[in-house]
Amino acid sequence: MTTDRIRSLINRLSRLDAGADWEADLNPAQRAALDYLVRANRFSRSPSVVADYLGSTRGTVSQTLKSLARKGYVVEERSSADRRSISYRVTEAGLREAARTGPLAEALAGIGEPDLLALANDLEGLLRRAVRAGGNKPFGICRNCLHFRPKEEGGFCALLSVALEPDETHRICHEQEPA
Amino acid sequence: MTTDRIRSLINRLSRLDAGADWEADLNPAQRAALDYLVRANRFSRSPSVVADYLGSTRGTVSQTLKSLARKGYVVEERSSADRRSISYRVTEAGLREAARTGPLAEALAGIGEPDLLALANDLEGLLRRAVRAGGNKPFGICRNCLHFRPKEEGGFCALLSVALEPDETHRICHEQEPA
DNA sequence: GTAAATAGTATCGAGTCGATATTATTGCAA
DNA sequence: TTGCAATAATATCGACTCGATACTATTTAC
Repeated sequence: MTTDRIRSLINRLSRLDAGADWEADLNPAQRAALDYLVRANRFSRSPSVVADYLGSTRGTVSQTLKSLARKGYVVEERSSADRRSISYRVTEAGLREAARTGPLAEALAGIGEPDLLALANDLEGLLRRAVRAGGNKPFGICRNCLHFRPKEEGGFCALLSVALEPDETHRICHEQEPA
Repeated sequence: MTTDRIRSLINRLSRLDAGADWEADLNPAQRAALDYLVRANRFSRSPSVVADYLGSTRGTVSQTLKSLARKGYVVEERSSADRRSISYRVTEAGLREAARTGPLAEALAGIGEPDLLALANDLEGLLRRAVRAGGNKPFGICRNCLHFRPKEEGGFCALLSVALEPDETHRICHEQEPA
């Protein structure tokens, strides 16, 4: 069956790529969390949200983020508004670590941009379907959201009623609903 | 960058799919090993080879296979030719367990066969590149190997000098070299 | 016939993971 | 306003992965 083949290919690719993580002092879960934090906006960097994104649990992610913090790749930032919640900010060292590449990145580097874009779109469609099938949240880009209102350079979130920096509108948001 | 996007997509898809493993009593590593064993030929089901395939180590895989054996999904078969080596055979229960599907399989089920084939081929090309970049062995299908000689229903392996059952020629071999 | 290579395992420490329980804090309703 | 349920994060438990290292059998090479 072709579906089995694809499942197996995706898992093997991901597993090969994970091999490179260990060479840094990250394990795959830590790497995945760090990658997410780099791309998430300021409303989406708490343990609960990361757990949701990774399909894991708050308990596990809490530990993972604490170990990233011990290594100096992220720092805790407690909110003054809601003192239960914590937001993790990626440090300079964390950004450097996240930028490391493995065999998968090298393989992708050898492919032309048109093919790359086509593949990205196919995978994105597949992800959308898988997210629906699994009942997960979409976690899309702020700018592609139902509640996004463009405004000069940046934008405005009609759900949270906050102004958005230009940079922020390209980040992942846990509240995102595809437009 | 599109390459980052693809890396992230592949990892997230694989992570979403892994969520379904826990619902069975398998973790992702056990699932990956079981999936491999189902598709591997009789020369390729030892701990060392599985470790090679998964990009892991003999020690880890040894434990993983032992835990699959405890759960009754595989059985040890010691070779009489080389008494150091062990081959793991998947049981009926193991086959049933391996056939379980997750959100990724559901998502794939909703896509037409032509698109599926195109995606499978793209991913296969990517895997080939990643394997080269990472210095891993290709682990291809017996039938597509340099040493494969078709013969009536089945075939013959010119490397190992053995006759191959028809079924065997479609399985993964650790000695495979693309023709 | 000894030495080196090979196949598999045991063990260690750090960490993931699901499950469960616990502590703070916030929000709502009577 | 008090009281209680919901929420955010964490602690803890047991099974397991993972890299690293050390160890045992067995085979192969010189």
